[in-house]
Amino acid sequence: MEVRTRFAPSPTGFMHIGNLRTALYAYLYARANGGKFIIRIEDTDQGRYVDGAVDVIFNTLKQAGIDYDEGPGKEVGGYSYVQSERKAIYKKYAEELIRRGGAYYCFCKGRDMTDGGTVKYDKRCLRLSKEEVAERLARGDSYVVRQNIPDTDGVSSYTDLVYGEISVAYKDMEDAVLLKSDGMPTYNFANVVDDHLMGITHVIRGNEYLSSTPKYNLIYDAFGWERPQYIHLPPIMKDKERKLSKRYGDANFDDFVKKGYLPKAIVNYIALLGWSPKNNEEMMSMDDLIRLFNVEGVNISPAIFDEAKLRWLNGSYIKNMTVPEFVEAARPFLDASKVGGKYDYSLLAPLLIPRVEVLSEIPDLVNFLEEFGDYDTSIFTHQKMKTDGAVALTALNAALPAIRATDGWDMTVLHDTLVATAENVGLKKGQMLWSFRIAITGRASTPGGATEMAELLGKEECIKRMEHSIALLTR
RNA sequence: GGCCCCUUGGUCAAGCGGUUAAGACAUCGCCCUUUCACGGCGGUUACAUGGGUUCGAAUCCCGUAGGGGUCACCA
Repeated sequence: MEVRTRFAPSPTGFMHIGNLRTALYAYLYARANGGKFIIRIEDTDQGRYVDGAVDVIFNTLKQAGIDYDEGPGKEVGGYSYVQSERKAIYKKYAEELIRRGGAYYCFCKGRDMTDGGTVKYDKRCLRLSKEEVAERLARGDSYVVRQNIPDTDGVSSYTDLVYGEISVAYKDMEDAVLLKSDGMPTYNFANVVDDHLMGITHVIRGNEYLSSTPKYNLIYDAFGWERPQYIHLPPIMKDKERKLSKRYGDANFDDFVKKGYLPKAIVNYIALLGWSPKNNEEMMSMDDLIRLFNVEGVNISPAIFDEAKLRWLNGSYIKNMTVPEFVEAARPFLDASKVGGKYDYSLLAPLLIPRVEVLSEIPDLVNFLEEFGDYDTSIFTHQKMKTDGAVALTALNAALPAIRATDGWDMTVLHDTLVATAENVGLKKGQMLWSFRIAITGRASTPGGATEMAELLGKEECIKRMEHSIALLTR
């Protein structure tokens, strides 16, 4: 039988990392088994609808490299994949479920329907006579449809593919509302009906549904439908006790992209949060993930999101980029920096590639190219290099005329010139290069060595900066 | 509180009755080196806890503690 999985988000805002991971696993499971991946929009709560939220979902999936076989825009089944457009279907099935004894009409209002101190609904409307129900319906009384949980000692169990056997006693379940008074189904009902109608074979979702799944299974049973397999996923945590959620604002896919994380790295990282491949590989493309994904590798306990590791992974992806690839990815960040448009980005790229972990670090790394003024001359002092202000001054005074006299301007020429000058004034090569580099950049650390920086800046700018530095040192 | 679930280093995570308890990130140290990085090498750090079962338990069972989830006309 063909595997069919689905991702069924409700359009209530942004796509956060936890949702994305659920989508990813559902997608991988389908692809790994040669099945179909379906997208369904769960917008039955009219009060929570957020404009544009559906676009966010699709944009995110697209960026993440997750494609789908059926869903909005790909109505293969000949029906809508948006729940609000399926209202009539749920009503029809709710009525059938009532006929089958799996549900009943309830006319109770709000909280007064509860029995004294107990929170659990007391099934009082189940005891209404057929006539009375018909009469109230005919009268147009507002109603909901409730699931009829057996009033016996039984238990409902199922075997989750990652958590194993889960059992919940009937007495611990409540007659949940299946159809709301506005005619919309609740998740409890819409999910079961849609998953069945859409032929979903494996339900993959967060483990907050672990203990309510037996209830859903009872609905499948009442309809005489085959129950799907379940794959519940542990949550992704912000820390030991807090779940990563959009409420904390920092868990949205878009935010990570804006910060300079590559979608591929994000996908790779979240694939690893809650799952690991047999061979323990860490850097995996989508194709690798599809090839390696298996339920056995899915973890059972919560995973804390570790941005440090994401950074490392992102850096690894950057290191694997070619210069053109890097320039393309880094362009927005380069454009936004002080060097924006003023340098040949492909000259900057080789310097940046091994040094950047997150693209947003780029401006800080390159701004000195356009930014130069007074700086703290104590940075000339370096123990290992045996330099200080005095050494630097000697070095620079000797280097300035030599630099002025250079014929040609490339790293080799610069290197030879500086080394020869150092020898002339009795300085070590390192003393010269360290002093020179700081003099032309005003920084203790730079994304490249002295000659690389000089080549980038050009002769004139170098001379200007050397003069300025000499002035600073003699001040 | 009832019910369901979880518990290997700071973090991710191998392990599925017998291992010197992998690997990765982070961290620390060394090497390389014209700075910073990259890279290379090495170190520190873990089976929540108490009982069983067993010749033998991180692995199986029970309790305890801690944590999460759920108990909506939200999903």
